[in-house]
Amino acid sequence: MEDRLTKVFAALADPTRRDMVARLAAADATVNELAEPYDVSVQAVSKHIRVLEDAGLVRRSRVAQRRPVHLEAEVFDLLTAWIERYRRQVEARYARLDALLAEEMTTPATDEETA
Amino acid sequence: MEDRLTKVFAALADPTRRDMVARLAAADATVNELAEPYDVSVQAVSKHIRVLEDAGLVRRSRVAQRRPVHLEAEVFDLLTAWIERYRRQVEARYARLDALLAEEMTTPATDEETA
DNA sequence: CGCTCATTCAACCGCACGGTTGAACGAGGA
DNA sequence: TCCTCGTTCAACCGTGCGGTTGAATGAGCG
Repeated sequence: MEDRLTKVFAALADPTRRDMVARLAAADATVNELAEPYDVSVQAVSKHIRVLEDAGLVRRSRVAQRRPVHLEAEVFDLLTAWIERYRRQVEARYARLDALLAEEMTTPATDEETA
Repeated sequence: MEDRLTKVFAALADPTRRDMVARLAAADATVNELAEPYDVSVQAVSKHIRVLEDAGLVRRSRVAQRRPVHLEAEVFDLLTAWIERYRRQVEARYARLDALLAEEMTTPATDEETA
């Protein structure tokens, strides 16, 4: 089985799929409804939904003969968590650098940069 | 020219590249340093860095004959902005739904669901 | 039951991607 | 200057992906 984050990022790497997510954020929709604005076959859209589903971004239920697609909001937490980790790490780095530079200011500047 | 977000998501869809980002969050590194832990050629790693660079995730400078790779923290904002937009939208939907259900409770339940 | 409509499965196609190897390039050090 | 080391360029290869068309599936209605 493949890594979850990989699937999520790969799923969102396609503009059509991102647009679907955008529309599904507003309201659930069926495959045909989703396919309407795009200039591709319904089968292609069905495949896109499958990719989103495998990534856990979306869930397919069943209402009569329709299969409405529902956006699964939890993955956003997964993405945010991944991003925030590194954002914080980088910020911490800059904070340390700032501190170092500030200290440098007070000392006679021993000419040792980028050590 | 291609969409920025597409490039960013595509770049992060590869586990090796995500790992590189993780390591670069801690400290800048050269191509050879980055390549060391992985069981692939240096050229392959150089290609990965190019993809990250094209996505604006990373910047290559030049220090003597080395070309240290530096993580560009701003893209995280781009990603966060994209995610938060839809998270909020979905939350608003649920809030409306909750309100609707709450109202439903107080009225005689006219049996009109999923309208 | 039999038709119909929404959706998915199957097979195929072109292309981009991640990988390789071999050669070129460019900045220092001897 | 010449050699070396770090890195990138170029060409190639197999696989996966987004697209297509055509057929199958499955629920509801007449």
